[in-house]
Amino acid sequence: MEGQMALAAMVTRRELPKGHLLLEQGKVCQHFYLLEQGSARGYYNHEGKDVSLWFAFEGDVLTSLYSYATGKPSYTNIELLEDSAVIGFTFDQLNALLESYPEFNLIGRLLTEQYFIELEERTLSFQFKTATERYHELITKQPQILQRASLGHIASFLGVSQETLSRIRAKRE
Amino acid sequence: MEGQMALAAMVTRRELPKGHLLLEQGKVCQHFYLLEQGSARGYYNHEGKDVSLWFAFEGDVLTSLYSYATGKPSYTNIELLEDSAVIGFTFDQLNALLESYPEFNLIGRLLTEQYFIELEERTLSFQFKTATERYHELITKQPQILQRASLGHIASFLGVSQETLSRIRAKRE
DNA sequence: TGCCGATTTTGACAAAAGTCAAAAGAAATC
DNA sequence: GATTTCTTTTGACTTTTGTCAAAATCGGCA
Repeated sequence: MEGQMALAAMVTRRELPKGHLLLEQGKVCQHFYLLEQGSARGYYNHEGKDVSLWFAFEGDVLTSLYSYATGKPSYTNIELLEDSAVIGFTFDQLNALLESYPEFNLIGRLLTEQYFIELEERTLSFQFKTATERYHELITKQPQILQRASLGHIASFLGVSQETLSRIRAKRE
Repeated sequence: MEGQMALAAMVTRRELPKGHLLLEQGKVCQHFYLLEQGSARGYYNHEGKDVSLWFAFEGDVLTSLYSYATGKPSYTNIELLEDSAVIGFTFDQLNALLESYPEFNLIGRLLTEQYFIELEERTLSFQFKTATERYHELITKQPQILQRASLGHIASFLGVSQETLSRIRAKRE
């Protein structure tokens, strides 16, 4: 009960416009956000090119686990793809909570495990599937992305050029 | 102190030959192993082809985090690349330990975070680096793998055919 | 409605990587 | 030390994907 009160007191809710950057590359991430309404993506700037790393929708968590775990500057940007509402709290608040209520480490562990498993599947598909197979997998598993993100974003997410994705799509939907 | 005693009592040490499978695809993983001496790799069987997922050396942990977290059958095999010695304990023992001593969840969380970060870097390199770049990155960051694993294993780890890796290597070491 | 800017598609060509097959080189076994 | 087996390299060719450039399409918005 006390744990719940402590959590409720530190939470803030914000409504933010499409295009807003919740986190910028090179800065140390200080927040966890829960995406209440809208959509977002994480992306990396590689030699001037914009490479999407993940997409997030209602109910997903937005943060840089890397930056949180290491305390180093994030190499990802987090951008809102639509006008959105987020619920946020700071790492300092979270760490204080973890210290006072160590049982939250269990949640942290389970959440991280979940992230890991999803990423593992993604890595596997890069390792031995063609771009076409990855695209069709995406249609099946995460159709939201197709509807809510642009072709360019999706192409870089799949690791192919925009033109190639356009041709894959043209062949047979 | 009690925690240490509990841990010490459940640990077993085993010496196993090269080629031994610590975990087989399709079976539910039941163990954590610490690799004391030797080397190992995780691999996946994809349409008859053998795809390496990771390599491990002295001091590394061998397990299927996926199988542990979900309770589902593992899709990876774990194979010893050399005669090796491992220290092992079961998931049941670990879970009992986590229940009795919840502070171990902190270690679990940190370990998983570490895994995640390494995998994230690997995924990034698939997403926007060429095979040649990935190979040179491997030379720099994990030279052990080059020395202790076969070309075929390394090729599938990098996501290229064996012939392509051989040609990359021929160009300029 | 009509224009502007952004996104997506298409074409032509170049580069990267895969496949199949054979040869060369190492390593293990007798 | 010869033979067998496994690993690595090389060659010829095909397929996949990337790049650059131009055309087509889509979406707001004046």
